[in-house]
Amino acid sequence: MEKLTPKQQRVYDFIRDTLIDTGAPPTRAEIAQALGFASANAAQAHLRTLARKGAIELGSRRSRGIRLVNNSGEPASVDTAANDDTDDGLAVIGRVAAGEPILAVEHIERRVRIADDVFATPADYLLTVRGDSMTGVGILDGDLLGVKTASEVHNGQIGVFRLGEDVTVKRFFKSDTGAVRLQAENPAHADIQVDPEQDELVLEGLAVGVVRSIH
Amino acid sequence: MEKLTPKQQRVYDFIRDTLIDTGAPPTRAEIAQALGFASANAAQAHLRTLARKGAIELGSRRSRGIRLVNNSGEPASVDTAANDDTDDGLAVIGRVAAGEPILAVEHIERRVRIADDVFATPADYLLTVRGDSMTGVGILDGDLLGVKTASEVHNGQIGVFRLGEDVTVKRFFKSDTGAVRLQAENPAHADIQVDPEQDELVLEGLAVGVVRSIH
DNA sequence: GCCGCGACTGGATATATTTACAGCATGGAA
DNA sequence: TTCCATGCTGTAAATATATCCAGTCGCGGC
Repeated sequence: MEKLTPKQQRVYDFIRDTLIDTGAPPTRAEIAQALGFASANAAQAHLRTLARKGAIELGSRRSRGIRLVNNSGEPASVDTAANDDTDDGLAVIGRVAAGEPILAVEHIERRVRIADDVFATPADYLLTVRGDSMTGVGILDGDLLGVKTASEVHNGQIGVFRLGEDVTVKRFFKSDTGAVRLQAENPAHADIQVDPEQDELVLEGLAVGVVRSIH
Repeated sequence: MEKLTPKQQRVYDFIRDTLIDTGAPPTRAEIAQALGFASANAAQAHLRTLARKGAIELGSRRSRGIRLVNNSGEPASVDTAANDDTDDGLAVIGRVAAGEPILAVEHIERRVRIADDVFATPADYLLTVRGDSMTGVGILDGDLLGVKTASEVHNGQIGVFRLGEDVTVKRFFKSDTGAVRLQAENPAHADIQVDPEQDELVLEGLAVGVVRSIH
């Protein structure tokens, strides 16, 4: 994907935030208003550029026909403040493979009303965990994982990572040599060794909580 | 959530599928076409019904303004006697002294705002888990356990039991002979054998959910 | 029978939304 | 200097959408 300019990144981030907040992509007018443009056409121009660069896909003559193409090179968490509407709870935005990494599509499945103060660190959204690689720390298949977007992760923290096409939950470790190890918390699963120079590793966020419904 | 008719369920499913396929909810016309209606108004009527039943939320005059709410199934309970005061969240119960009712006001440590529909079965209160006897099923020391008061427990269900002076979380099994076994989900812990004739075993409630904050 | 509810058809209308066209300004590259 | 990408304003037209109104049909309860 071609690199985005700061302005274009803000447009992209707003689309993402709107998806999470409202369940649907924004219109040109909504983008213009949010970014302070007087004309919706400014937003239209940005969208064309984003589409040309491969960051999004546009549906022709389709209202709110904007799709995020996976793999935002940057963690995009510059202005998480955009996420503060709170009143309706958290969006469940997809599935995370916590085992053999499975393809994760970014979309909103539903919303769950969990207040900001339930987790020590407020979550920005929830992901449905798939797989059993983190059962050792009580994160089971089907659990909802509270995720807070972040731009950095410290040794030993549990984070949500994107490795190429896959999204996975693992415990993060980085050695002095720069090698990264994504550690599973289940003896049946091997750790994942990553060379940040070679592999495309993106931090999607930090795990801040778990919610499970017992049937 | 009120129960949906088969037709209504098909509409709901289509909304979900469209969300997954295109990244945005469908329009009335798209719903009508997909389900074979000649008029978009048929879809509109269905949407109104779904909204009334709480399955979705509709945005006014907003294109594709459809949000899935939470399909976790069961209607909110009617008899939430334990939920005495304000709907300001669930009470977190701390240490319970021997012989005292678990729901006594003095045991309430704080309140956590978790909506009724977060767990498939709404919880009446939250209990702070002590010990690691249930780590095998992802219930860890320090977790908040959602508990629903109940008068009976079936084989295999996880419940909160009072055994004399102690309150414990275990999986329940009753044999044909009437002997009760409270099973730990951790190899390091032995099961507890109970003779209901002899021992004082009280069911405080059923485990309906888990909430954990990751630091 | 009468009524409410679930499931529709058909048509009309007010908005919402996309998109094209015409410009303007800036800054870097050829 | 000219060309081109970025980043905008403003207006207008063409569509896409939501929503209202007026009916129809069948079914189960009162």
